[in-house]
Amino acid sequence: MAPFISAKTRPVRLADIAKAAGVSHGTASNVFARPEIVREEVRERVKAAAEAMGYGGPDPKGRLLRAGKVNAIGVATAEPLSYFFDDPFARVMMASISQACDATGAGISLVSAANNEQLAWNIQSALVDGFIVFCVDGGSRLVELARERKLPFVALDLDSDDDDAVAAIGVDNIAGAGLAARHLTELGHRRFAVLALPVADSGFGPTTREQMEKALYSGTRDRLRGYFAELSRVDIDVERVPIYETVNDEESVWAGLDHIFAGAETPTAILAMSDRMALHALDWLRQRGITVPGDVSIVGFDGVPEGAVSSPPLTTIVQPIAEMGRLAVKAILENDGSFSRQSLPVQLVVRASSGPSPA
Amino acid sequence: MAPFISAKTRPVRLADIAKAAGVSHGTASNVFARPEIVREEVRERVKAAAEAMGYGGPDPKGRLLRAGKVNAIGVATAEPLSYFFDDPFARVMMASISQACDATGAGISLVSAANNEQLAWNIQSALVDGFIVFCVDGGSRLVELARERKLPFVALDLDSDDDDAVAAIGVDNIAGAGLAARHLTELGHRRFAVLALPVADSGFGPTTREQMEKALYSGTRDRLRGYFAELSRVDIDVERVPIYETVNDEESVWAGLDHIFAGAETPTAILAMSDRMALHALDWLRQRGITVPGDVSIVGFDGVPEGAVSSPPLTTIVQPIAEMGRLAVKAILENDGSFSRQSLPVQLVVRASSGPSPA
DNA sequence: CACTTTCGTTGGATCGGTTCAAATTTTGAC
DNA sequence: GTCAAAATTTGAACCGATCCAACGAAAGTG
Repeated sequence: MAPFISAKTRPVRLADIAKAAGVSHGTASNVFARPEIVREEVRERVKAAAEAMGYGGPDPKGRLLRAGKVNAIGVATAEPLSYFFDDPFARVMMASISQACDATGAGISLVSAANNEQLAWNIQSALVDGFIVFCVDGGSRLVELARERKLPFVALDLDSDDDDAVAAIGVDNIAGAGLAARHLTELGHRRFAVLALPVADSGFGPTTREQMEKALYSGTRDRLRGYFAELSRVDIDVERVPIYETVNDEESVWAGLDHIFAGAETPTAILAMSDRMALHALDWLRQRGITVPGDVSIVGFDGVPEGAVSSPPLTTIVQPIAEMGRLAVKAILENDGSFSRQSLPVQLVVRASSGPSPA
Repeated sequence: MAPFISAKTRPVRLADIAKAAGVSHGTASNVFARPEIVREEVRERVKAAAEAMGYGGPDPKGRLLRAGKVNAIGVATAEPLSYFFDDPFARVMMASISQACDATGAGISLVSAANNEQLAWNIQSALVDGFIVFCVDGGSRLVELARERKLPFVALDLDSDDDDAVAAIGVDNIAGAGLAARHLTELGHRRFAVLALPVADSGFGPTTREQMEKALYSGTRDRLRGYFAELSRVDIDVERVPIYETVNDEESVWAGLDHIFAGAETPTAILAMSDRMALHALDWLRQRGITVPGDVSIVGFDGVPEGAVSSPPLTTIVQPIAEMGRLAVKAILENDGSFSRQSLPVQLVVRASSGPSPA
């Protein structure tokens, strides 16, 4: 029999029903928070008053201030909010983060913003007990903002060059990239191309090794270092390996391949810094009638589930995404003030997108 | 030069830095909230004090109480949190909800819980300005809980039988299901089977029309009504159409098909109440060497993107998911206290999973 | 120089609860 | 019936900010 909710009426507060029931607000509070310590008769009276006045239970806004704990962790990214549901890597990561949160009863707040200014505000005003920061593009700014809140936070993906004072969980990108490159060189490939993750905010296009060293996000930088260290080891001239910076979407990957395959000496092996790019590349190659792995081999990075069911299934470097999510949540919730930087192992999973060099 | 965050030290408050800077707390507050009205010299002094004491800016917990608005909407489901990232329908819906939120600068809180008791608590204590309720399994309980909060809320997916006092956005499930069934009867199919969404909390297994009428979730009920109304219209004996209740996952769908195809009279047409089920069914059929649409036709429901790229691509009833998400967010944010029930049109999209009956 | 504006600052009230020591009532024991 | 122990209830303090009426000082006006 609740009356229609009116946007106008001042909401009823605990104090209102306390007065109506003729008890102190302390007792009224107990009725909701610890009903067992209130005498039954009083309890019923207060509950009846609450019901009669359309009281929706103690407002968490009030409780929060006293309790201090929100019981929710914030997940922040500089991408638009829909990134969490669109990007394969983010999705798998979020699924594992949410499992960990579910297990502990914590909620999840998604924090993001269309523009930079709003991002700052959203992080500053997020009601959370800590942040998990997705360090994709724009990572360092995010980390800075999160740190300013003086809340526990963990950066996802290690920034090898960054300040040691930030807790981070990531993988050894250099080693992983090395694994990918070595796999291909062992198959006899000598002509490579690299599809790179975003380096700057500047869009996409061909880039160079020097530019890459300035990448905002160290994962990008480290993966390139890993690739090139391995290629150099077998005397491939890395200065001649084309690198195309994408924004990790179909358009930019396709543009990259257009560019890479327009050259005289087309590659037989493509190193993609994400599975998402690799999967888009697979589509592009199929449309051009270029066979994989007959004409071109490709190795991704991340280990998203889509890679296992693509055609052909994707050879890739799998990150222990589930483990990373679990550890991140644990780091926030059991935060003891200590910083930790954990580097998890990656694994080369060979599927059908890589094969012997046609040469 | 921020010192190490210690979990022990009592966090500094605005009042602390006000004292340190020798100003009133009112002025200190202004330094952060409306810096332009504070004299520069004072402003700098306060900021310096804040910096020196490691103050992380005004705590949103405090601000919240005064401001009243959280600037975040809660999305609630009775499923585990990972549902938002695993389920194709949920993902598309969330992507559109997040776009709408991004546009207005609102955040998103994911609310869910492993068990029922915790669900209640999580909804009661969620810091949000309103709820969007995913009315899949357990919808009515969720709606009840959300309503008790006396916050604006919208149920996603219309419950045709439910109380009119709840705002809801959904599609005409009966009409949509009718479209699916008619498409198949027009192709000459006479032997049908139905893969149903969850009816009760009781797991999966074969079920009956009577059971379905008691479905917790009206979408399930209405889709069956739509199917059967259409089948009856062309004189198919719906009492003989097998219905298998699944929990919308691979295991239960496969078990359902095992059961359905174990019978003497196997169907030539399958009506799946979700694309997710239809896609799992496609896998099962492929593994058995049953061709689609040669031997069996199948029509899904929802219109998730995966359906467009499956093999074969899925004929389905597409819901205007993006539009629903946008409207839901709008209903929460522009809540004027009025209830509205909106029913959006669905569309039959014919792709390659349906063809003429082999008979 | 007295008088009004304007600008900046102050401190109390408020947001909506929880908590706890102290006060009060009830119960139990003798 | 008395008194200590146990069970309830009370009311003040607190959580961390924002808001606003009132006030003091500096600037402008006649």
